[in-house]
Amino acid sequence: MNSKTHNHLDIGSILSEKGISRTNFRTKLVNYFYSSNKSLSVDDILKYFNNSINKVTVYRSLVSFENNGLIHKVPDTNNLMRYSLCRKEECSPISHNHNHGHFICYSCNQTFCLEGVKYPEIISMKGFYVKEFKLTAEGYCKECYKN
Amino acid sequence: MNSKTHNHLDIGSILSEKGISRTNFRTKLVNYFYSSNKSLSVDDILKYFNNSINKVTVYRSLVSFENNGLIHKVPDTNNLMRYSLCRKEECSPISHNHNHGHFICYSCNQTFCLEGVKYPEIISMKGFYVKEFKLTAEGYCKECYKN
DNA sequence: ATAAAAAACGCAACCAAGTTGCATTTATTT
DNA sequence: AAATAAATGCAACTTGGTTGCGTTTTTTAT
Repeated sequence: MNSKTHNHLDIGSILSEKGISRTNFRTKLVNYFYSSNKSLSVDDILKYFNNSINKVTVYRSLVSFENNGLIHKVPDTNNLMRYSLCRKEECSPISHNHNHGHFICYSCNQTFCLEGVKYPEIISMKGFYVKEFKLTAEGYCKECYKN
Repeated sequence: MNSKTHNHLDIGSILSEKGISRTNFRTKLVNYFYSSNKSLSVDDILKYFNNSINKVTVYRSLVSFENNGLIHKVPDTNNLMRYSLCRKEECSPISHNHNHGHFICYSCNQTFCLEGVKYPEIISMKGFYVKEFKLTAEGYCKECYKN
């Protein structure tokens, strides 16, 4: 373990490390991402902060987090902005690597990363210059299926 | 060829066959779908009719067409409503069968059906009750790549 | 062919999600 | 600690789509 490079993983310093301004709200927001460990929509965030924070601030914070490789967009059936933490050193400010499908639950609207489901090889795509794949499955997650 | 069941494929009668009211506008709209032979957004349609038609009418017509198995939604990178004709007896009012991926061009925003790209088998989805798959590829189509 | 019923249309108003400009406050840099 | 840069909040705006309702057109039943 290198004690210099990546030892202090306390959440507060993550912002500074990524080059994001360490404001009161942003610190709490990154904390929320780490503690909830699920994808978050703007609405989730506004509710969590009891609407004490302006939605513009939320939007701008999310864009900043995304640009600095801290979070990434995940698909959502309702076409709203939804973000997940970037994990496993997959992402950087330069490029996000999310080469896996997503599952969206109709009931709880949660988005799950399907790490096991990789994209198909680029086949029978003649005539198309493919830049990006998106694979999403929709249905009910284990938790919601019970009820 | 059975002359009774499906002979008169003139576009005008398609609406009646599907149980959709045969109004002036709807006849022109289904004609536009058949003649352009590509996916259409609400904006495409409004422009085609030089904004002489009310957008509400467009939205309601599209919903009606969809409910009667004439057209189906296709994905769009800009998250707007976009529709394609249902072809090859794939669709009915009861169920739409579009078990294939789609390609969306960044440049012309056109959505293409990738008939050759079927969805992966339901694998490694443990804990998820999958109802629907969506596979989209994005990039540049042949036409736009040239320029 | 026509009257009654049903569906489509257009308008205006509305809604939700997200964006922009600008003045103020808070962080960061030096 | 002062200068600079970035974040915040407010209000106003934009885009894409929806709803209610009175009027017109289409369909159905006679």
